[in-house]
This record gives sequence, structure tokens and C-alpha cells, in this order.
Amino acid sequence: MDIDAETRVQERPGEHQDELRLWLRLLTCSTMIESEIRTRLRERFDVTLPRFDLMAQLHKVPAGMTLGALSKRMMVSNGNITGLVETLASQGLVARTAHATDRRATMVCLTAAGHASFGAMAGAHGDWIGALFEGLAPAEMQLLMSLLDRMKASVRQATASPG
Amino acid sequence: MDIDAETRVQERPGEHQDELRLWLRLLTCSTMIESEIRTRLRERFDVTLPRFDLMAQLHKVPAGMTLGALSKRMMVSNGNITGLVETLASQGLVARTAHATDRRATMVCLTAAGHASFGAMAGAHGDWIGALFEGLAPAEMQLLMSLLDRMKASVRQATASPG
DNA sequence: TCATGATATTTTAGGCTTGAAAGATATTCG
DNA sequence: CGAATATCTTTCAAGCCTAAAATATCATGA
Repeated sequence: MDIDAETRVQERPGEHQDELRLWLRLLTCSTMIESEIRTRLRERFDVTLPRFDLMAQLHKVPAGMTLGALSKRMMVSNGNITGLVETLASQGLVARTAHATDRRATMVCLTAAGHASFGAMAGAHGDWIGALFEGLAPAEMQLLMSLLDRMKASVRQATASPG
Repeated sequence: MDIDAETRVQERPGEHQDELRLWLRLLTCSTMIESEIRTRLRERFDVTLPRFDLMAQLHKVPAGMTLGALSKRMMVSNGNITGLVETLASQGLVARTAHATDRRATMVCLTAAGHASFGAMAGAHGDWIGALFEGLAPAEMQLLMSLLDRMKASVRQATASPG
């Protein structure tokens, strides 16, 4: 009789098989959804996912925010934000203004055209995500949400700088 | 006069707020973990995450596979694989050989050096993932796994080409 | 005040990624 | 057989992304 996977795991507790499987499963879900959304945004609205995400952040905070705040919220590098904002500004979708009290910082916000453009896209985007998750019951979604919260907390705890 | 966010959600059930929140939560977890792993792979092994992932695929199938199979497994474009394999081949970590029966295709597999290199990295990688999930109980991990499986099925179902 | 260190942004080099087009080879079917 | 179609890979242009260095400004405290 064969040694099944479960037994192997017990024999090599240091290899973190379950954790690796969980991580790969999470990554697969994330990649599948991201690919689908990126393709649809390009085909139907001729916009890239990073630009859509940036506009979504600004839509949530109409007063706008600094480039650094955008960088933190989107979890990408500063230099990345500089380029994305430059592109969106050249399309008239966002506006950069001087920060009121800090001459190092720049404020960014959606223009009227940016709000209109995002509004049109957000509805479709919500429908897409809704359709992708249609196979999940509300209770499953709630459970997933709370477990992902726990995961986020675990990761944050593990990566908190000890210094 | 303003309506607060909560009220808006109740008034517009068609906006899929719960689904959007779930998607953002999933993406946040995925991004956090990916960033952490990418940084550590670079700092300790001077390797990029895509190259590590490619080597991991080949490690699982020692006989190797075609570039197209790699592309499907990794869920990235063909052109992307071409470049990654080229880089790894120039470092002597993978070898390309002619496909036995299909002259269009190329087989790729890890070299001895590639297996050795991956083996050294895989142990550390497993430990990192294990540490990141240390805050989750085994039962939580199992529940998360099954729920992510359900999510994957839902997404697959929703994106299955109707043609 | 003014030196020191922290913060906000930009720049740069290098690498990843895509989608589409092009070339080579396989397969199918009349 | 031969034409049409499909598949495997590469190339290309465009854009995303990072880490590190550089620049400008702010904040702290002797």
C-alpha cells in the first residue's frame, strides 16, 4: 500500500506542504480574476488595470491625495505612481495640484472627465466581479472574507519589522 | 446633503459591494505575500519570482515539458515564457532540447545545476510561506483551501467560453 | 541658526508582461 | 495529394514594476 500525501506531510513537518498548497491556490484565484478583468477593461474601455485601480482610489476620496498616499494604498512603488499619474494627467483624467502646506508633495484628484470615465467603468466592473463570484453562496463569501482577514493579519504579523 | 457609504450600499443592491470587497481582500493578501517573497528571493538568492516559479514547475516534472505547457501552467503568455527560458538557459539552469515528434515544439527541463539551485531555494521558500501563515490554525487553512477551490470553480464557470 | 535626518517625488536601469503579428510545422479533410 | 486550418514558438511595441540613487523640502534639536 502506498504512502499517501497526508502521511508524507506528517513525516516531513518542516516542508510546510499545506501552507504552500494554500498559497498556490490563493495565487491561482487571484491571477485568474486579474487576467479576466484586465482583458475586459482593455477590450471594452481601452484602459489598463493599474490605471483603473488608480482612478478607483481617487474616486473613493474625491478631495484627492498625495502621490505617496496613492503608492501606499495601491502597494506599489513611488516611481510607478509617478508614471501612471503622468499618463492619466495627459489624458485629462486626473489633475495635479500643489500641496497646501508641503512643497515636496503633490496632490492628485480625478477631473470631472475622470469621474465620468470611472463611473462608466465601475458599473461594468462590479457586474463582472459579481458574475465571477456567482457560484459562491453569501455565507461562503462571508466566511471567505473573515478568513482572508485572518490571513492578512497573519502575514502582517509575520512581516512586521522587528527593528 | 450626503448619504453615507453604508446607506448607499443598501439602496443599490446591484453594485455587488460584497463581491467587490471580497475581491479586494483577496488581492491584498496575494499582493502582500507576493511582494514579501519577491523581495526575499532577490535579497537571499538573487533570483526573480517568475524565474523561481518556472523552475518550480520544471522541478515538479523532471522529464520537462514544452514551452506551451509551461505557459498554460503558469498562466502567462507564450512570449513571456520564451524570455524567461532564454535567461535561465543562459545561466545554465535549464536546458532546451528538440521535441521527439513535433518539430514545432521545444522541450525544457532543469539541468543538474538547476535542480541544485532550486533545491536550495525551495527549502527557504517553504519556511517563509510557513511563517507567513503561522497565525492561521490548521482548521482555518483547510477551510480556506476548500473555499478557494469553490471560488476557483465559480470563476472558471463564469469565464468558460460559451462558444 | 543650522546641521542632521526624515520625507516626497522623480529619474534611471533592468526586468516582467501582454497582445498581436509572423514564421514554421502539424493536422484534417476533400 | 494539396489546401485550409490549427498549433508552437518567436518577435515586437507598448506599458508595468521594482529598487536604488538623486533632488528637493521639511522637521528636529543642539
